[in-house]
Amino acid sequence: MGFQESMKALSDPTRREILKLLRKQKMSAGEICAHFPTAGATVSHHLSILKQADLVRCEKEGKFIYYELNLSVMEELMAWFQGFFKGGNQ
Amino acid sequence: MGFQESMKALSDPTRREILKLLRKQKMSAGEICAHFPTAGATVSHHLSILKQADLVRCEKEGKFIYYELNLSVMEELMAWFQGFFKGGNQ
DNA sequence: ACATCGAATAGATAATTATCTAAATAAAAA
DNA sequence: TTTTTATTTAGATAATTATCTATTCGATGT
Repeated sequence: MGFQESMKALSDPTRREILKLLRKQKMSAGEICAHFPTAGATVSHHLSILKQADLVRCEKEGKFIYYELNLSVMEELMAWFQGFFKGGNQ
Repeated sequence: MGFQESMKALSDPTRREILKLLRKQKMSAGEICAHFPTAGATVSHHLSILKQADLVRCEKEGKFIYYELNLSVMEELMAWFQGFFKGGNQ
């Protein structure tokens, strides 16, 4: 269920925006929240979906929880597109 | 709404499978349906979503409606991923 | 120990989605 | 012209999703 989960995760614009934010640096949940108009709990929910899809990883640092991008899953997704054009995918 | 619509369309496994079928050749709605266990109306619904997202085009030929892949939108999607890695997107 | 701060979880709700059956349309065949 | 075939559309339902507020959890600071 990995690929399907990742595609579903990417199909939401807020979640794509979160991933874009994380390209530059890792950020705490609060910093991420600050970029969106929605309630903190909502962003937290999006983060948990990204985490389940393994698109992000998180680590606790004292009071904060930092999220960072997991590029390797993004690469897998891109590989699917490349395979699509090559006719490769199973 | 083009990009978002396309991503949403791609987030469903049946629809991705339809696109893969269409890589080889254009196919009638009925032929496409034959590859899935779901009701014809359901597949027709998926086709209409793909069409709205401009991922496929269709043309009537007598009794049949043929669907074909629109590669250029797939290319746009792949470009998004490439841009993601380059840090380029908007 | 208690209050505070950052973040997640619980529970509820409204919107969206995938699916079904049945009915409508449109072209072809009889 | 009536019937059959290919496909879509309508209407209904169940499942999933995005969102909210309120509560809980965990760590820090007083």
